[in-house]
Amino acid sequence: MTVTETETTTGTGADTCAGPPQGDRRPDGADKYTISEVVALTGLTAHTLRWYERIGLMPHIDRSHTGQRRYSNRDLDWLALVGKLRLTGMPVADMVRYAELVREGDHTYTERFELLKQTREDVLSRIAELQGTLAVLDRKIGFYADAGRALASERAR
Amino acid sequence: MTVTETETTTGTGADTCAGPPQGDRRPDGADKYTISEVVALTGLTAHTLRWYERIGLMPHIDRSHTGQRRYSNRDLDWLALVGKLRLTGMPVADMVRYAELVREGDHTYTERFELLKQTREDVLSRIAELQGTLAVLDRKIGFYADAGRALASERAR
DNA sequence: TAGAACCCTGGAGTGCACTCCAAGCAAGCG
DNA sequence: CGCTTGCTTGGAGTGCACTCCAGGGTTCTA
Repeated sequence: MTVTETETTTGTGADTCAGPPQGDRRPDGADKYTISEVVALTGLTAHTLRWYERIGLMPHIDRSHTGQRRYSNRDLDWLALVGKLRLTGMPVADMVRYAELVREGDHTYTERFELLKQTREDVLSRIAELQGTLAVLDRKIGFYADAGRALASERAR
Repeated sequence: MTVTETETTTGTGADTCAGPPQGDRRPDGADKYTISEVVALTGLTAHTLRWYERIGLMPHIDRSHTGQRRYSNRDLDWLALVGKLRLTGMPVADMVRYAELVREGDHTYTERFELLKQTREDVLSRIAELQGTLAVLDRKIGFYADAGRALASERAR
């Protein structure tokens, strides 16, 4: 059996909870997107897409007969994952590491698994941090609201 | 009445949920910390503390008779808030803006209130984003776990 | 009172994640 | 055919948030 990143393609499993709508996908087999279409679909800039490729964060993208990039649905899936990981604050270098593991094939299975689990832990603690911050903000906002009411009743006198 | 940032000092209100222990505070009135003590208490570097001051993110810190910085409990409170805001991803420039509002006094009350409420909204949506990411990670981790079981049972055969 | 450890300043340097540029090829349209 | 728009490349530039340095003064401990 083969453990690759195909599970997110439209055939194998529903792409549950993929943030923004990001419909407008062409059916698999007819999935050839120019870079500007991917820009529209992902919100990234063309610069960034090319840069991702240069640093090894993207696999080598198909090219048209004249050398222009033609992205596939699978590439879009990968970009969606990268987008998710990016907003956890994961450094690009770590994502490149993960991409390398995927390229290297089956025998990196365990390492990928561990990396994902570690990332999951990181996300959980980030959420906890943010909830701590939320508590501080709420306390402060409550203070300002009280002060506001006091000022208002002062004015009313 | 005066709306300043005194509410977090030890006198006025319990400092609920201030992340790490950060005890080791001296009582108000005897609260004079050298920069290296603040480094130990906050985890920031001395460079960063001086830089915060230069860019206006800190009020002007008291100095000893020879010009060395002497931080107060209130300064530590402010740094704790800054730390919280920092890990929401708020840009330093925005925190400087907030610090300016505090320095400008009462008449910036409403603007500060709005800024805090906006920040609260930002934190909430960041948490939501992270939970979306968590769902993606869990799906992926589930996939890897299944693949792992499949591999294991293959080997068992 | 000597030496180590700490603190001061302005300004330069670093690492990250883009972001842009120039110069040139390619594709579609009137 | 000419024009506009889009895509290509390597390399340079940008903005942010630190991070460090040189060269000097200060404070603590033996």
